[in-house]
Amino acid sequence: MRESEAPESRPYHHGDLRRALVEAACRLLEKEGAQALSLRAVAREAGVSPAAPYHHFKDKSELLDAVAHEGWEKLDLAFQAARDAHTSPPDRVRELGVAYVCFASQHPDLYRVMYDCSRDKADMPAHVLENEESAYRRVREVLISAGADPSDEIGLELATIACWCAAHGLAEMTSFKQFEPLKEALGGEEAFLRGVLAHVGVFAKGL
Amino acid sequence: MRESEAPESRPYHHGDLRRALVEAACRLLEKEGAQALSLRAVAREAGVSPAAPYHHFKDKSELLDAVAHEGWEKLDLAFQAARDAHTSPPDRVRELGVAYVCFASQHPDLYRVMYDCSRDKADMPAHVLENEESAYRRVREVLISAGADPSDEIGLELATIACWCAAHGLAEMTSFKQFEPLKEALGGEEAFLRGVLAHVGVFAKGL
DNA sequence: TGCGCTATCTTAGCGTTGTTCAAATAAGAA
DNA sequence: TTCTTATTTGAACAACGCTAAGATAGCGCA
Repeated sequence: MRESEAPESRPYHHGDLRRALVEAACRLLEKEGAQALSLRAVAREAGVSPAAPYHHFKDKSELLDAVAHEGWEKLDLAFQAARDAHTSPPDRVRELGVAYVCFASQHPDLYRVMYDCSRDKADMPAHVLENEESAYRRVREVLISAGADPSDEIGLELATIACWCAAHGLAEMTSFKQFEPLKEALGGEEAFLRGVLAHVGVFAKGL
Repeated sequence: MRESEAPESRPYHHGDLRRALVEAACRLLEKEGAQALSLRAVAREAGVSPAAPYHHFKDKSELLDAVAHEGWEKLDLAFQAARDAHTSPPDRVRELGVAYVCFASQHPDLYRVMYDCSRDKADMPAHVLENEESAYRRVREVLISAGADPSDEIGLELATIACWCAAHGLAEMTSFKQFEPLKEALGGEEAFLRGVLAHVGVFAKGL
């Protein structure tokens, strides 16, 4: 007989170890940073042996993929909030960019895992770039509603990619020490981010 | 007495092991990629014991810093060439960006080491951002000669950073598989890069 | 010349990592 | 119950970054 409802009511050895591992990894990521995220440390944090994760993930990289997936979903929430908070299409373009870079600035280690996963495979997660409801498509749609010519498919694609590249570059560079005086002069990081994005065509004028 | 001029005339045990290690690291980087760049592998490639590098570099990261330094100097050469190949200021702005991203595309593993070093310390190498002859200053100068208002210091700074961010983002994303159809439609990677950069304000119109 | 000093390099070893494999364990089906 | 399967463990391997102690080679100075 089971010992009368363990706190988390684990029907199996651990319940859902896969989920527990991803959560432990996220916890570690916030507490200790990205360079402390070893497979063994994650197993330790989840209270399980070093070999246990291999029954749920083929690789360390596959666990990181799952963490990254979690990250993209959180980013998607921020995206939705930014879009819903503004009605004017040009505002929406700008605020989408700001939301993106702010997310990266607030979760630097998570963002690093997210992009390192993509970079290693030269491949973005399908639901980010390809889906109908993907973040990429969302940017594209907002660009159209802000005045971009929907019949110029190639131009539209290039503009969307330019958006994304500028946001990603800024996301990785905004923490550089050299920019701190400028941030202070502008009254905070967000003003700095807005200032930089304003010099990227698509963010500046919606086309 | 010395044994009559050994091939490389090594006055000491190895001659200049520091330099030899950096060169071995660069060789490994091209042959095996960035994830194969362990300290022990570098020592092996240089024909020396695993502990030898520690007399020339405090850390593994300090060796990588030296490799990155080498990379920034190579990039600087490409920058100079791009600037000297064009006379019209707007052309120069554009070609600087293209040269930057092309360099990253041609030496992806080196570029990765270069940026990972900066990212880990949230700090760009001094000679890249701060010096008078730095790449950053070079972009700034070209922006001014292309029509940017030199009295608007903050605006100029923001525009330069926007340049840099877009170039960096594109450099890291240009290898993504999802962009391949678009590259083909445009007739090659360079056309793709130019197309994307054309949607970044500073690259597009020099301001 | 010979002696010591110091920088350089090696050998050996520690603790950690990613990964594999055989054995142990528990859940569900018969 | 017993069999089967999914899950977890424990032990081990190779490779890693790094350290400490000893060997070696070049240099200055008597």
